[in-house]
Amino acid sequence: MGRQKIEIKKKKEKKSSLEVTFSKRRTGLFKKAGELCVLCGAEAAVIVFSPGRRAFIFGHPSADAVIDRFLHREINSRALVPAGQVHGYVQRQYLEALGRLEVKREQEETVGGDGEGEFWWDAPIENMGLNELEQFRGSHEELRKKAADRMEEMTMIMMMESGPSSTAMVEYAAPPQEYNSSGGVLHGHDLAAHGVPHGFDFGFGFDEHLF
Amino acid sequence: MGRQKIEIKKKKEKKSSLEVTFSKRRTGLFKKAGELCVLCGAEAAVIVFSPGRRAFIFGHPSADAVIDRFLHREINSRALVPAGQVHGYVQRQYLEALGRLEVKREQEETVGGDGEGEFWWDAPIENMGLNELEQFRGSHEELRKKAADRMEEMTMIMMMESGPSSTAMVEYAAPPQEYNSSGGVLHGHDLAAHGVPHGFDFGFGFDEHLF
DNA sequence: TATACTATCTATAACCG
DNA sequence: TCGGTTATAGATAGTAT
Repeated sequence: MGRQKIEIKKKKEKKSSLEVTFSKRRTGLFKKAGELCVLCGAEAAVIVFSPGRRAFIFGHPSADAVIDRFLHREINSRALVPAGQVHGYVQRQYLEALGRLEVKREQEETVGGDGEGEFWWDAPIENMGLNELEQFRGSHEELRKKAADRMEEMTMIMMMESGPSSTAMVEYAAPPQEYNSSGGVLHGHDLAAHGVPHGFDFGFGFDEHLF
Repeated sequence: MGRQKIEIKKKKEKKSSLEVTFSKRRTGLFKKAGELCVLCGAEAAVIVFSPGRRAFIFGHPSADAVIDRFLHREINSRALVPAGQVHGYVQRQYLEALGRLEVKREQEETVGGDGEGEFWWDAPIENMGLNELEQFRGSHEELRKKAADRMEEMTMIMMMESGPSSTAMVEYAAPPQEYNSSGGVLHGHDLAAHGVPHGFDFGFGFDEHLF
């Protein structure tokens, strides 16, 4: 794609071009996910962590809904299959924490509705800088126009960029406006505030100083 | 893309072409996600539910790891911001269930290692029909070849198709081999068995009889 | 660091088997 | 339902801003 065919084999060498590539490809990935959802009536969530620390989330009808559905499927599946069905530590942890607590289901349908007028892009955008959201709106402008007429199953497409997490809480010294450059839309109420530094860095990062 | 420009505006009209489109685009989406990870050193997870009931998962270094990181980031973020930072019900539920239990972190690094020889594609594939895995292998064949030499940060790319979940457990009547056509690879141990029907259907499905 | 511009490369819709 | 082929729409690497 582009002037030169590129080798998909390793992290790109130069930081600047890596950043540009990451940004472009992440946008493209989210666009593809959105198209898959709208075109095929699917539900999808995409979670992307940049090489540094930032999280970019896409979800339809919402990342939460899809992740929740996934986790519950796995948990319930496991419950039905006592032996040899241990999932990864996420589900294990979740299951252990959950104990035998019955999962409440009534909170699922709060997003429902009949479609029209309930898309996130029609929701009032309040005090959000929302670089990412704006970017998404732009990249999905055509899709938005065409989609507005008939998508009975669509409830909401959510996308957010989580602010950078500090390795402990030490990177608090970073300029606040950098943290405020992101936000999210979810069910009409606030997501985690991005005006504050996040806690843990779980150590998955490769190059802690990229981005 | 293709012979005709397609309108991204609604679920496609014909069931057969919808299925084909879904399958192709899902494959493409996963491929894009994998390229983003390998090329940029990112971590990503993609969860896709078909219009029917099936879940398709992609993750690098694993879906679990990425989802876990995401959930913990949000939870920790929330913990740091007592007011007005309520996240969606997934995190809320997770947090409530977790209570004040300290999250154990030592289980994170079980996937670590130095890369070479630990990719999922090098892991022995046992008794899995694995339509999807095979499909992924195929679509990633070139990437695999090129990637094998130098990806120090790569640990594992995981992809699976979760078996169809029954609305309650009623669709057990479906032919068993259909359930067995999927499987997964994760940390070397089994994922949820796909030879058995899954439990809950969370009611997000649009057309319960598609696919 | 994001966006704009193209030349190229890639994904895929419509077919076909 | 799959997988393969072809023509075309779409994504994007390199570049400049």
